[in-house]
Parts: sequence; C-alpha cells; structure tokens
Amino acid sequence: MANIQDVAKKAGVSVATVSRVLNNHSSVTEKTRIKVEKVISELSYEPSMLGRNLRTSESKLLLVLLPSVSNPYYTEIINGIEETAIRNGYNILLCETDSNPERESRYFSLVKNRMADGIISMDPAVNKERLFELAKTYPIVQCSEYDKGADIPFVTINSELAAYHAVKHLIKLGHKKIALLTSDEQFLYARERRLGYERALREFDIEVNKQRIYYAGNIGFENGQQGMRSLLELDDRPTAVFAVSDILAIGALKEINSNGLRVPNDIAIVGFDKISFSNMTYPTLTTIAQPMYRMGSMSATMLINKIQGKHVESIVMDHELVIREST
Amino acid sequence: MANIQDVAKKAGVSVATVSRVLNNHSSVTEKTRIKVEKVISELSYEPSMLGRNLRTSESKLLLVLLPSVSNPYYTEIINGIEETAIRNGYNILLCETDSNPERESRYFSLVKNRMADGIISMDPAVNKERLFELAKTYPIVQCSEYDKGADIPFVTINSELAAYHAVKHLIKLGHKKIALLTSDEQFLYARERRLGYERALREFDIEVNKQRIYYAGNIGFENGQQGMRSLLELDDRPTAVFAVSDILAIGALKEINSNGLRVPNDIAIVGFDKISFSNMTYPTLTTIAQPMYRMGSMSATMLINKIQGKHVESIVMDHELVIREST
DNA sequence: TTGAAAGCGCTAACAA
DNA sequence: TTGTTAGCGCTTTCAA
Repeated sequence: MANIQDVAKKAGVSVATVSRVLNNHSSVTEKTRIKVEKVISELSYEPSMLGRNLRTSESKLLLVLLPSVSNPYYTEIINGIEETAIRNGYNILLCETDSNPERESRYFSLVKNRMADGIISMDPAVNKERLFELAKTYPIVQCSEYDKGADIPFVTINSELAAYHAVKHLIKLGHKKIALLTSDEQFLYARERRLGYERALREFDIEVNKQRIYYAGNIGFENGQQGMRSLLELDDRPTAVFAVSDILAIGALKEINSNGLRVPNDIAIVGFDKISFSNMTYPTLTTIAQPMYRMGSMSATMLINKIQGKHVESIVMDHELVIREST
Repeated sequence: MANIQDVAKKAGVSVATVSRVLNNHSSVTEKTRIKVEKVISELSYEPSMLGRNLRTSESKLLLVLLPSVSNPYYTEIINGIEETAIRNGYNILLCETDSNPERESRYFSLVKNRMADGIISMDPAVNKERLFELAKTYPIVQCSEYDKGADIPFVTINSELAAYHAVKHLIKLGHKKIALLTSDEQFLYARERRLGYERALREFDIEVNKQRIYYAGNIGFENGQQGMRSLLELDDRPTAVFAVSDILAIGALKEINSNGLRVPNDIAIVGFDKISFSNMTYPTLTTIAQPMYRMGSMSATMLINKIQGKHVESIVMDHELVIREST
C-alpha cells in the first residue's frame, strides 16, 4: 500500500506538497496539483488517518453513549447525530452501556485514550459523578436526559409541560379517572412527567389519587402490561392512562386488549416519544412527539463546537401532541 | 496530559520499559513494574491509542454496515457483534447506509484509510461489485445477506428451509389458501423464501396461485398494510398469510384488524425474524426465529480471525419456528 | 532485564 | 509556491 512518500517520490515533489494537495491548500499551483493527483490515482493512494490523527491529536470520532440500540426511542436521534457528524467530517462510535458500569467505564476510556474526541451521553443510568468528572477534561454534551446544575450543555424538551399537555388532552375529552404509568423516579424525566400530570389534574380540580399512579421498576413492554394489570384491578377503574413512554403504553394497550376491553372506548391511552411502532399498533397511539432528529443533530453540532473550543449553550426544544386513534 | 515520555522520565526508566509495562511484557521485573505503575497512577497517565495505532497499523475498529439502525431486525445481531468485539479488544463503528451509495462509499473509505480494520456487511442493498473488489484487499464478512460464489465468508440461515417450515405449519393447521407477502426479489432472501413457500405447497398438492403472491416494493410497515389490502380484495380471499418479515406481517395484521377481521380465526399470519415487537402485537405473532445474537457474535469472531490472517469458513445456522397466537 | 534509537504516516513551522 | 525537517506517542529491534 502506497504512502505519502511514494506519492511524493513518483510525482517528483515533497511530501509537504502532497499533504497540501490532500488538504486542499490554496497555495499549490494548478499544475503541481494535477501532477500529484495523477500519481495519487495511479498508485491508488489512500491517505492513512492513523498518521493524520496522531499528528493532529484527534480521532474525528464522536462517542455516542446509550443504554441500548434496541430501544427505538434512540433511532431517530442517532440518525440526526450521524448525519451532522458526517457533514462535519466526523464518524460516530455507537456505544451500548446496557446500564452496565463496567462497559460504561470502558467507553469512557475511549475518550481518555484519544480514540474519541468527545461524548454525547443519552444514558439516563449513566454514573453522574464520573460523567461530571470526565466533563472537566473532555468535551461532553447530554441529549434528552440531563442534569440541572451540572456544567454539561444539554439538549432536551420540557417534559413537565409535555406531560401536562398530554393529560390536559385526556381531561378535555371528559376523562376524570386518569392513571399514570411511569417509571422509577431516579430518572429526571419520570419526576418531571409526574409533576406535569399532577399539575393538569389540579388545574381542573381533579384529585391526585396515589392508587392511580403505577411506578414500573423497569421500562420494558412487560412492565407496561404488568402496570396495566394492576390498574385494571382497582375497584374504581381508570378510564384513561397516560404512560411516560410508548413502550409502556404499548404494554398497557396489549393488556387492555387481552382483557376484552376496547381502546379508546373503555380506556383511552396516551404514550410518549412517538416511536415508529406507535403507528403500527391497533389502534394507533396518541403520543407526544419529540423532535428527535433535530435533537440529535443539535447535540452533534454542540459537541463539535465544544471540541473546537467554542462556547456552547443548552437548549430546550418543542414537543407536539400527536392525536391518533387511542384517544 | 502526560505522555509516555513523562512517565519514563519521572519513573527513571526508558519509554521502552513503560511500553512493556503497558503491554504486560513478562520481561519486566516486579520492582520496575511497580515503580512504573505508581508513576502512571500519579500522573493519571492514559496511553494514546493514536500513537499505538499508527505504530501497529491498526485501528482496533470494526465497521458494521447496515441499512438502518431503526430496523429492529439488526439489534440483537449488533449486540452479538459488539460483545464479541469488545472481548477481543475491538470497538465497532456502526454505519447506516440508508441504501445510499454515496454514504456506502464514504464508509468503504474508512477501511481504506485504516480507520477500520475490517467490515461486517449486513446491507442487502450493498453494491456487490464494489464489495467484492474491496474484499480482495481488506477483511470482510457478510452476515444474514450473502452472495453465492463470492469469495467472502458469510453467516446466514437456510431461508428456503425456514420458509418451508413456516408454510408447512400453516398447511398442517388446515390452511390451503395461503398467501405470500414478500419483498422485491433483487434480494436473495426473498427469492429463497418464495422457493420454500412453493415447495411446501407443492408437497401437499396445493396449487401455487400467482394472485396470492404480493411483492412489496419496499420492506416497511406500510408495505405490509398495502399488500394485505390487495390480498383482501381477492375474490377468493386467503385464509393464511406468510410474510417474509415481521414488519410486513405486522402491517398485514393491522390491515386485517382494521377491516374488522380476526387473527387467527379469519386469517392466520406467520412472520419472519422474531423482532421484539412481534411479541407486543395483539395477537402475538407466530414467526421464524433466527439465532441473531449468535450470528452477530460469529460474524465478529470470523472477521477478527480474518484480520489476523487466519482462514475462515462460511456457516449456516439453525432457525426455529416460534408458534404464538397468530396461528 | 533494560535502554537507545528507528520509524509508523502524516502535518505544519520555517526557510528558501 | 515549494521543500526541509521536526515531531505527534507509541512499539519494537538490537545491543548492552
């Protein structure tokens, strides 16, 4: 495999000139450029990023940290990140933590070892302490999940307000017995969405009934089923459910169907996230849409700016209630 | 940030010795090793992979090429690849082609530029010609999709046999009017699954009725809906459908539900892939399970062996019919 | 067991 | 506009 020396020799120029051609420096004459390009093509020369990276002390790789690629919530965000990364000459290293601290720590090493130039963290279960520590030395931004007061720029939506909108929509439809299907409150988004839920109820003088709040231990489909099962067993059954994620909502939907009840006639459902599958259920799911693609794209832009030493501000994006068949 | 020189100086040894400590060479005395490790920890030294990579001419990155991360078919395979990669000191570069040749070519450059040590290709729409050409110079393996006669090792299942099993299952349930919901036959898997479908029918003396075969232009959920719609319009409506992917099957399921028909009473459905959602539908989907995780894991092992210059053989893995509520 | 030194392939400062 | 040269951080050969 040819290297820059071979090209220089064969073209009768110095390696510096070849490098200039490779990097489109304006100082090279047309004639020299043509000559060098001809040799490059003759030798099928491909510049080694390994050499360039060592020299420039960068890897042009962005590390994207997420709990699991199988969670459809992340797919559009990833698309946004990747598109923007590529447009700026970066590639992404998609890293699944599986909420496993050992894996997380291995991925953190990647940036310490210069294999990645920065991190976009989307893992709600990330070890905050270590993330904050790392952020002192390396460029990091958070996407979706974030931490108030931490000195890490983030991109997110207003979860409290979005939940408020979702629940208000159910109230406007005449529902009073509205259940909340949420997840462990160690996650900020769960706390905020509960607050939005409670605010909407209070605003319409509906009592917040603790029995109607189900805290799922995990965020899987089965947890949605299980939560719905226990809500259905209540003496005073709810007529509507607000789930803090589509996956939970889809679990609830299946449980309702399995009990011979109809959605939305017997029970209405609102989900959260607008994952692609929320459109494939029967009935389709009313849900809160986050501007996933733009969130990803914005995180990438922010991270790249941060890598380049620019100052970066956090940003809160808009959400949208998408009304479909389940309400 | 400290480098290997700083460590050497402070420890009073040469950089060679520090390097030996880093790479666990046995020739270092316990005493020296302790001394060096102490300094490493004092300086919070982290070795730069950039320097190491240039020196060893490898990136320790595997490029994984797939059409889209949002296709749940790939998620378990990716898990298998990643786990195996990490265990062998590699990381993966997940690359979405979106079936876009320009993107594909940019990813191919990554391996030409030494940014990746090899490729696992899972994209059925990959440009065969260029892939074969690339495979002459760089380590490549194919997963799921493969090419007969090409000199590229692959991991796959026997699609023809799996389809045969799926259709035979429907026949055993008493179905005679069995439709096939398939995709464009430019893909090998579609051709093979049709052959399996036809073989099962012929074996039980059921005529292959061209009208009952729907070729979807694309592999999305909507294509499944649309295909089912046109199958429902047939004068002699099928009583069962075999879809070559779960996503198509889920589209079909929704269309059937929307027409007030019941699954499996009015129409039975078998899918293919056992994606996680196939368990979340109402009713749950009978489907063909591929050993996704093992396929991913095996591809990674094969690729790493290939990178290390070992000889690698292709492998055909087992599948399994998973009978659930839709039949 | 350890050290000196070369060199992986490239970029960029400086000189011409 | 082009060339010379140092050096990015590491591994490895050879010699001691």
